[in-house]
Amino acid sequence: MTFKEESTASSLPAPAHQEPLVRTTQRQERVPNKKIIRDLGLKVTNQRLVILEVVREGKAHFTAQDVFETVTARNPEIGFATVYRFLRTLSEHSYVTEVRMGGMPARYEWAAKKHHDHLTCSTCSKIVEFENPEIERLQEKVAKEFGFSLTGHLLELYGVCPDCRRKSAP
Amino acid sequence: MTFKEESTASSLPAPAHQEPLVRTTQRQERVPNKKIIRDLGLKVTNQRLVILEVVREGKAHFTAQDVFETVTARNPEIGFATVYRFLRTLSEHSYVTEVRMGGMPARYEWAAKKHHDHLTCSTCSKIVEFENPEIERLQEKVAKEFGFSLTGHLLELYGVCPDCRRKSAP
DNA sequence: TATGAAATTGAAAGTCATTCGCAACTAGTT
DNA sequence: AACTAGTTGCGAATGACTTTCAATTTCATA
Repeated sequence: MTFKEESTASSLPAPAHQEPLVRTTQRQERVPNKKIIRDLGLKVTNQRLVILEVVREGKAHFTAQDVFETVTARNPEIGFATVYRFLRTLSEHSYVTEVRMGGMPARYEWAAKKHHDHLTCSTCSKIVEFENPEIERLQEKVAKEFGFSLTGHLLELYGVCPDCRRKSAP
Repeated sequence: MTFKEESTASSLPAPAHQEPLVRTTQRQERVPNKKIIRDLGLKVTNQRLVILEVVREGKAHFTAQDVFETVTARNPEIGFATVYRFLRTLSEHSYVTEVRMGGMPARYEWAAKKHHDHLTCSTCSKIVEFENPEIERLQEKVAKEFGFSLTGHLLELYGVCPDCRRKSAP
């Protein structure tokens, strides 16, 4: 079981702005943003680069609004339609995963990480990521039992986190 | 593992209209709609009675729009605000469960049945209900592991149903 | 069974996240 | 540099609810 906790701070940390310069000698640890855009068959525009930077370097879970605000802080010329459009494209091509729940805005996350599900605190909205192969296996089993070929799933657990339990029990 | 399949027919079957008369001798198999409304601390109005009948006797899964259409076919005077309002109240008091997914309208179902999750065909939208205690138990375990007290969960599996698999594989 | 305060209703207006239409604007090929 | 198809920002549109409010109805009490 792996996990990663995350605070609920409202703004995204400012990611480093520059793409690695061609001439630097620093190691290229990951796929460059330009390559991602080209691989999608899209033109490389400044807005898409900025959105990608924010998405990849900001906090793990974000809404389109989060991205829009961070992006416009850097370049006020970018409209939210562009943010929504590009996030949709990214999610259609599995670069980000999109979770839409309730009447709330969709939450996204960069998907280049291992699959996981979420445990959300219904009091403070803190999100804990977890991964449980056993549950995954059982899901496959259920699908098979009904003759379905499983293509995806949504598993979100809701509860009260340790901090909030402590606060509410004096 | 239990299950119940359901067709995707677009309209709700017309439920019998009358409340059991006081004088009939027929067995009272379930909580009367009037009692439900009173238990909620609400006034018994005709619109709430009609909505309850439709919800309890129509098909298992429905949207607010489904209910609104069936209800207005019976009594055109009922507005959709009333339907939405009452469905929300019912769901707040756990008489119906509400699942909101994607940008789609919320789906409801009468909750007086045993807990279950859903396996949905992403091609034809057929819904299969299933219940898997082992998965439930693992969810509790995950929550405990992170110190959360589990209050609820959402588990939806997506796949392609046997019918659709057959059709797509010639 | 009258009465009236409080709850409820329908219609219309308001929200809110997201999407669309389109003229102006670019990236990237030629 | 010119061309052209892909992109963009803006504002308007959409769709699913939600709220507002004046008119109506319920139901405890007289």
